[in-house]
Amino acid sequence: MSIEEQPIQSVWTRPRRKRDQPALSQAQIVAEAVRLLDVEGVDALSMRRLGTALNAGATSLYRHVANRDELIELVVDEVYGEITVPDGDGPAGWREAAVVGAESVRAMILRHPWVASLLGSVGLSYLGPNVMRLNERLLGVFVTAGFPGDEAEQAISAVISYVIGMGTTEAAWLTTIAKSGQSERDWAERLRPAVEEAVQGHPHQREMLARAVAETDPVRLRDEKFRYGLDRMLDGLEARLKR
Amino acid sequence: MSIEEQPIQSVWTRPRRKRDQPALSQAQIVAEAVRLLDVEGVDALSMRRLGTALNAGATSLYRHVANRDELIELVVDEVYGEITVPDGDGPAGWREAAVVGAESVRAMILRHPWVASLLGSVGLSYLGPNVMRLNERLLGVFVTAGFPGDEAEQAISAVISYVIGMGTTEAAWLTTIAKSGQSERDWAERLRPAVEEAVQGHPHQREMLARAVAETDPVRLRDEKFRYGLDRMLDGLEARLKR
DNA sequence: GGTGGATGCGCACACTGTACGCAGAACGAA
DNA sequence: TTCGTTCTGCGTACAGTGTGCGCATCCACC
Repeated sequence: MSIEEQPIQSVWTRPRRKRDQPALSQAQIVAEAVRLLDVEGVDALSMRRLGTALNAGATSLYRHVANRDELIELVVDEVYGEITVPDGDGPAGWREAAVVGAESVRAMILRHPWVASLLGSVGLSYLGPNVMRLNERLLGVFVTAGFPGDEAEQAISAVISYVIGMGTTEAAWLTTIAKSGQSERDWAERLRPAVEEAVQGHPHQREMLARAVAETDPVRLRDEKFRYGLDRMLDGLEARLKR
Repeated sequence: MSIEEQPIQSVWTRPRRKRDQPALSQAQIVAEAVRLLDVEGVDALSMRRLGTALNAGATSLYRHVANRDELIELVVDEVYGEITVPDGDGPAGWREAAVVGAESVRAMILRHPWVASLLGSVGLSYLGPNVMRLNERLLGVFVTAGFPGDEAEQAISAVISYVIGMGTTEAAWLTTIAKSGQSERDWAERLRPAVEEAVQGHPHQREMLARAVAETDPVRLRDEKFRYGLDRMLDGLEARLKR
């Protein structure tokens, strides 16, 4: 070994005591996985890439995570932790709380569109601590609003299912756009010929397309669409509550 | 070449004219892919396995399908084709049609739980012929019900989003159960300790769990839960229609 | 100084999607 | 009949995947 290759002996170069600051931890791994997923998408998440992103070998991760499936469960619960729901005390406050909570869920999905493709395969996501916390909070809101215990759960499932369904569709759309590297409007423009061909023989959708072409702000359109369905669901729940 | 290895010359042994009946076709490939997905789940779908299931090499499939992603788009549209929606003519017939349609979608998802994990990644599924047909049909129902043209689309999205969201959750649950090889009840039983541990410190969910334990028929429970949210959504839409 | 447990890593295995180029069969034209 | 041309299927190959196994290293404690 030449003299240049010998490790420099100094307090500053000596490796840190590992027990104080282990090089890897489950929390770090999960956080880096989320970052990787956000930046590069769901296909880019491999144990090797995640390992090198953490300056570690791929198999080192297995000391902190049982396998890839478990990592994915952790990652899903992690982003659920970003959701906030207000208390919703006060009269009719439940509805405002539901709106804020629903939009918080949607915002999370749009920030992390890859969750949409994982929700259908992660079976026990509701056991994660963050999901438990979210559910408990929502149950509190709906119970104090006056929903009987067994119905509160159904009501929450209804709202959350709607949000997840709409979010899944939006996320799939946004993911394909992101892969193209274009803006949403440019992408829609480029897609137009194919769409116009597809709507041949479908008069209602042809008319819909004609209306859509006049619109120019796809983001506002999606916002309004989301809000419409949410309002209808909450109308239905409110009517039931006043029955 | 020994005499046993020589091909037997006869009308019956002579290979069929290939142009009349190509050994592989896109429709056959897609149908077999659906079968494979139903039986073995989404992880089992690889080009090689699909090829051998069709008595063909893996790369032969690429003559009829551009790549794996395209195959998945085709497969998703294929199962959308199983959905039926009644006409819904007559007074208030739209609501009955919506219920039947929604339950048809849910049944499809429960028959093919793997779609749930694909819906979040297939961006342009709505361009598929079967999805177009379904949308057109639904639009017809809602427009004749009295929804103005631009609102009909939002209303349909609302209902379908709810169904997809609930279906996704159910499918994820059923997929994990299927992987365990147990019945839904046995699985829930085996999961109970973990759930009881998880609900510590979450009083509402603890109470919910206590109620759930008394119940014995998980299938009926899921059916009712689905129907509850669907009814609330349709209530909200109906109120809007009568406004 | 010794011991025991935790941690990271290199290797290996079976498997994946798919690009490439070849072989044979069917067809239209000469 | 014979010659391209086109279509179809396949074998090989390459880069990349999840992960089981065993080794080397380090820390805390006796």
